[in-house]
Amino acid sequence: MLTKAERTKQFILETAAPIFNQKGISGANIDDVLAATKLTKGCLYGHFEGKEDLALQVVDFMLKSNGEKMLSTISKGKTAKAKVFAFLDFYKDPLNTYLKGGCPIFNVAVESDDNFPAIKEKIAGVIRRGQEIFIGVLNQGIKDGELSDKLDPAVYAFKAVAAVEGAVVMCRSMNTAKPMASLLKSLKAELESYAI
Amino acid sequence: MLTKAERTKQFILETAAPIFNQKGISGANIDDVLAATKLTKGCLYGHFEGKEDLALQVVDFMLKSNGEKMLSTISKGKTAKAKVFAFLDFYKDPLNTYLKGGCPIFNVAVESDDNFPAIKEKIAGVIRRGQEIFIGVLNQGIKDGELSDKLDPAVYAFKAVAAVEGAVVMCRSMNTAKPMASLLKSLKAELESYAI
DNA sequence: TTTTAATTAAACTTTTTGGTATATTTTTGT
DNA sequence: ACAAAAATATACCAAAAAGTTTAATTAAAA
Repeated sequence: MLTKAERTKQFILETAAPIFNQKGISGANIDDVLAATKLTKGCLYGHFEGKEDLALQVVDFMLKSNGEKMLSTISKGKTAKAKVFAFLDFYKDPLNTYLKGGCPIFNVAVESDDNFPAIKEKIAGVIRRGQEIFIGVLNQGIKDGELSDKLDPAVYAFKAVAAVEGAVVMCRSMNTAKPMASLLKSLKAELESYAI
Repeated sequence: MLTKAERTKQFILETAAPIFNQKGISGANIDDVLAATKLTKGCLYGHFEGKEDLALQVVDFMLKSNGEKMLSTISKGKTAKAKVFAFLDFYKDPLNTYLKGGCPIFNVAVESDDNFPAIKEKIAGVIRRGQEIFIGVLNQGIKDGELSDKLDPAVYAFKAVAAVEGAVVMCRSMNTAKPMASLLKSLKAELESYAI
């Protein structure tokens, strides 16, 4: 069982995550977190060295949660095609993301780009590992004779992720999930065209 | 000819744009702008009411510049296919965008999402108008017998923009332009498959 | 049931940031 | 050349935000 301190720290991270995801690292402030957690400064500073430390651990927490959710989602698919479809469907409701404020990977990627090199590197790693997994799934599909070897796994993996992530931002801005639905259909059809 | 005041204001907007594009609206501060322009507070506050006003006008400036650049780029293409290819090639060097810090539309879209409703609406308008133009180009191509009517203009337009914008963020984070090159190839091939 | 760890409450300091005021100097348009 | 406009220099103010401190209190593990 977790100690009280560990539970409190976890609670802070969980509560701060949507705040940082929505307001960004620069836009979020300690008082927001204190108000949301109803904890006191003394308590918060007992668990984190300062805002920078908190921001870093919140980012880690968001990336970890996201990764776990993603993995469990695609692992529900048995075939390569099913795994990819499950991945795509993960994005079907961009206005109502499981973590408030859209995809944390992308939000943090945009903000960290020119401002937080350490965090930027972390994001780059997450994207790279995600691509590797995606490519691995497609390669397995080809090996299993499920997909044609005319499919270029690296190209499709990058295209799918870029499109779907870009679509989240566009849909959220325009406040409509409609274009996402047809994008997912199109990406599925594109993969389907390589099915054997 | 522009008056001195107008030129100064323009100069401030031009100088502030990359700062806001890189650091974000929340991350950028007045002193950054003063240091970059080497102007004094008195001067800056003579041209703008405050940070909010400055941020808003900087965003307008970035969107206007971007729109003009985009339009002049695609207008160089004569056929629908050439216009779309010109659009896609606009994104071929994501690490070195004409405005430092990546695509301002996307950067502002992400930050404004949960924080600046007025700016968010502006971005939504820009995206919508961009889609309309893109769809118009494709429809013209179909009408001219250049493209098959099996192509769904709305679907391709959204997919292309989402993919290319998502790719900018991913490439910048990973610090490589390589995946963008193959994405552009893939998107071009996809359009090409509807060519008559 | 202690005693150790965690949390609160509240006051306080420092830093950053946005914004103001004004007298002076420099430009500029006519 | 001159009046008006623009920009500077400098000092200052206020608010927000980050971070510190400490004594008192509460909760949890041994």
